[in-house]
Amino acid sequence: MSSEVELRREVRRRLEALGINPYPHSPKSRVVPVADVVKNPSIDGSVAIAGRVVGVRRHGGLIFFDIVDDGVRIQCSLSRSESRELFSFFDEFVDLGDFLYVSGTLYYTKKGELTVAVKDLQILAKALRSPPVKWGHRVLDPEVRYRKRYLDIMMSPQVRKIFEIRFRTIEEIRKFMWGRGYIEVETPILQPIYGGAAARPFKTYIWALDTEWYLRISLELYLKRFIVAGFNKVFEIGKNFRNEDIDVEHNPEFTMMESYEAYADYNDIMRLTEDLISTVAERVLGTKVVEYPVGNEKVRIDLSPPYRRLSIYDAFREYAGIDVESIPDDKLKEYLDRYSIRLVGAYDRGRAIVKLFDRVVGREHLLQPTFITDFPRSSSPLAKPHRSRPDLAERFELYIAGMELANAYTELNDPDLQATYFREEELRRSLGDLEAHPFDWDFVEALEYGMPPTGGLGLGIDRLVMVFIGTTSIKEVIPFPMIKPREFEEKEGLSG
RNA sequence: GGGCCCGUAGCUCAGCCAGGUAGAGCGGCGGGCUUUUAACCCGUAGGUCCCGGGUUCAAAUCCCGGCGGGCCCGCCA
Repeated sequence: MSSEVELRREVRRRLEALGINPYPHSPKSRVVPVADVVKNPSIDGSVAIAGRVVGVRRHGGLIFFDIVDDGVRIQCSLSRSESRELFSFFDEFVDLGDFLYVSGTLYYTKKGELTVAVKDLQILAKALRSPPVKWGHRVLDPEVRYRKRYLDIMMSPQVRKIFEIRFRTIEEIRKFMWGRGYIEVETPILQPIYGGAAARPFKTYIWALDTEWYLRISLELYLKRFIVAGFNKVFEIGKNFRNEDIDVEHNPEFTMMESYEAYADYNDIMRLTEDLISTVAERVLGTKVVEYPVGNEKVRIDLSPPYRRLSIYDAFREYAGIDVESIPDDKLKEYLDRYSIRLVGAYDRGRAIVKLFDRVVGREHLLQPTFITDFPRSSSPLAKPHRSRPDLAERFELYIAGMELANAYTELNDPDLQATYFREEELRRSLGDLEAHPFDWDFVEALEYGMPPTGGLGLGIDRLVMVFIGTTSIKEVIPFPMIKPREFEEKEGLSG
């Protein structure tokens, strides 16, 4: 068989026959990052670098080739008249995709490009497959991009940039929270009872305990236990797992930052949230103004605080012309019918209002950062009732670019009320609501020991990055998004 | 869960409507070329046309079923 992989295995065998290891343990001498060389080129000085060969241009007695090291490209040249031996070694044994050690001297070509005149080279890792596209050109098939994301990132600086922004964002969130005196903590991913959100969980099995457990759907309940324990400011950045559909805004595992602060309420958390997002945007992107695609247009979104605060009832009045606060239940049910919204289980006014909100207040009204505040109490079993409106909860959701980015409360710390709300949730579950919150006795007991007044925040990191880079697909910002596995085919090249 | 679209060489795609020997560019391989950079020029190899069934003398093409992917809608407080 004369496939590329077989041809390259043959090259590998010829190398080995010459006593050359195609996978040496380290470069023959210390190398410096290409980024440093490019940033600070000392012409006529010698350099030793390493990287992947991503382009070769042969001109008879002269070869130009490009290597990429940690995302940075540099051109190298090899001339037959300089070294016949090196030249023919490269010609015979080096292929696109190989990792090379290169040492030589820097110069500028006629066209003014910084180039390494190669004086020595070593194969650091032989590639058996060549890259699917030329470097700098995007892999186009979305299936290949998501299944083999390493190729997508390897060949496309724009894609690499997305993930640099993602991970810089996480870094800057940490720095911001540390700077505010928060301690970063860890809580269990495997839990005997899930909670903290309305969602269906993933089940798993703990062999050692012979028990069915769950993957967490939020970080909330364990972080509040830290507040009970006496830590005043805690946060965690981690994966949540929700057994829901996969679409452009949802991946079954996604990254959240949650924070809890004693003696704060949801007003404090609104200020924290807008400070956090605007500061991180400035540090990562160098600007607080981003562009987001809406239809065929790009909309400028200004992340500078303060963000608009709009109660859910005012949002109804302003954007849907509905005075949902004062309409009777039968009228509200008419609206549900009109928008064909079905409530699972018994009718509940608060939940009906929240469902209706998602439908009637269009995304176009929630492009600029907006805190939607004061949700109906019955839709928020972990939030504290509003200080002046018992039918409402002290809760807000932050919308940017039409997406829900954050959810926060003044936390409920009354253990008896929490138990009451959990009982309501259990009732909902018995009526068929698979997303109703399970009763967590251990959490209620923790509250019985006393939790100070607390403000909490949950921030969707993936969606924040979507806003930062201006994409409508969560798959663009998740390195390895969930995709159905392919049946493994024993193909030539994998079997060895 | 419903709808629309896509699956052909390593990559990007044409061919399908109207059935008749499977194509192009890039990449690979061979050759040429000493300042190119998506290098260029000449030559050449390369296919489970996603899988299974059906119709037909004949299927990449038409029909049915399946698999995988994308987008839209529903669901996701």
